[in-house]
Amino acid sequence: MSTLANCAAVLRLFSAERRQLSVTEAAALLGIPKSSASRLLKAMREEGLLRNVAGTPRYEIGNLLFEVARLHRSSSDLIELADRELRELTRQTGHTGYVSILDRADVLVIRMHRGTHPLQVVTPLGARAPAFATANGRAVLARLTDAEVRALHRGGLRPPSPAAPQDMEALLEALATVRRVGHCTAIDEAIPGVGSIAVSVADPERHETLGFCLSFPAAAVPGRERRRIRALLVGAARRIAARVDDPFWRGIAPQLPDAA
Amino acid sequence: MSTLANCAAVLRLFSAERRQLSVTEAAALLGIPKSSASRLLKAMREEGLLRNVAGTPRYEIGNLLFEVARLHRSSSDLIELADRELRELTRQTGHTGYVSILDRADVLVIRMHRGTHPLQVVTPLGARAPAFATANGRAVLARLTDAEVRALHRGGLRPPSPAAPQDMEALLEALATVRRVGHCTAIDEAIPGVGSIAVSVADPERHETLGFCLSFPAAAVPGRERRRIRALLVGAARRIAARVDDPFWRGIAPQLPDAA
DNA sequence: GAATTCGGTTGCGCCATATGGAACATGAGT
DNA sequence: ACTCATGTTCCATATGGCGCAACCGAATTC
Repeated sequence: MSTLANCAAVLRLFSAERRQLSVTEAAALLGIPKSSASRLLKAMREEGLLRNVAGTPRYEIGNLLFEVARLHRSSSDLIELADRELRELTRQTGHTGYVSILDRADVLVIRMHRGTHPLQVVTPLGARAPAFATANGRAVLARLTDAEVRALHRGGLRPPSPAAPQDMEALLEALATVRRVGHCTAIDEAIPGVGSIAVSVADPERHETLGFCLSFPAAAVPGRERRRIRALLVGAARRIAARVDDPFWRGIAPQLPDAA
Repeated sequence: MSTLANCAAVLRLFSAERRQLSVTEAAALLGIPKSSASRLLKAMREEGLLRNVAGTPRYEIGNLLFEVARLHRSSSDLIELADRELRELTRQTGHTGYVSILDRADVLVIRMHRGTHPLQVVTPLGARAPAFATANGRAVLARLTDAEVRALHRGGLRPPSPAAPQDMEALLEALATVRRVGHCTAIDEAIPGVGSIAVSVADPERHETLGFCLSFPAAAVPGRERRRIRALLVGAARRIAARVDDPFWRGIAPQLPDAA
């Protein structure tokens, strides 16, 4: 296992639920000896990738990462277009909206607009989830060929819930539907009780694809409201697609209002 | 040179002015052969630390860093207290305010409040600068002993301008003044034409120190306005210090209005 | 169209880095 | 004083990473 692979593995141990890490925890979670973990964490601290929690031997994310992450290109014309449309959709519906990009087999939240609805779903920026089990994820996976989708999931799927696609065939079938109708709905998949409806857009010139969605408590949003959300998202996607000359949306027939 | 040191060196090549990097550029900037640079960047991409700019062989900051940087503890009770006071100072004066922390011999901006003044200085979040040549930096360095300050600058100072401290003795003298009066002014130091006035606060229980400042175009802010800014900052620092039981401020006599 | 230049990649031998077991150090709890 | 958990260091060993040389493909120049 290379040093960089170890380093990345350490960074991936951190999460919203685990903002600190001890040497012993790192050794256990990575399955390596404590001496290896101790040296690795110490070396990462020396380079600014980690720092010690003040007054303790525990480790947390270092300043270098805070600094260079600002330079991550989480802004582009496409992202700004999606962000602007999403902000307006959030205003109109009250539901929280997210812009996500594909990262290997996951989607990563890069923009978020809080809704105004009293009951809402909140996923933080930087959060990742298996793409196949989210609306945004499937919206973006639909932009790939079946072969590319299979290649991303060589290790197979691990469905987080019965509502998510249970195997590759089910996933590919779901993606075929997304390609046909242009939007994607996920209910009770990555997060129980949560529904999302998503669309995707791509800038072919810059080889850039993203998904954006509105999320809501599944039980609180009836079918009529879901159709409204879907229509708003599709409308937004079409406007963006026209701007960036995204051929995907030209191939999607306008839906009749009751089409599921 | 260790792999992690090389990795960090690559990450440090990125900046607001250099958001992309080619193999050849990396080799030249790091002084290593192109084969080494090629393999290093490729390995970092494979771990998510970097990614390729779509459609090119060039590299940019990877998604993993965007993701884990969210977990950087750039929020704490102390930071929130400083942030709140700073927001109010920004509102009252119109000048841009920054909260920074020390990172080795640099300061790193972790919070920023844009002013409303038509002419203003803007430094992005995550930006770093040599602590000894900034107001925030010296405010925080003043919390260290002279020995600790010397240890941070073993390689000597490289003053960015004639207005900055030119050597260690000048720096230590400037820090002695900060310890005596509690605030620090820097004019034309890190950035020509820019002035800043800063104070620091520390939470002794959590071993945490930060500086916060207001920045302004030096030529546009007369002495009377500077004294007002200073008084506001000192007042804010004293309120925070009272909250977190910071003994530093108890040792600083209240200043007469004309004290420099 | 051929030659040259540039950016990036690969093969391969070598060695400096990284590893992990064992022993040790430190602090907390009893 | 003893036990236990956490973290560190020593040391022998393994190998990941390095850098030279050669190569590849695309773009540029003549």
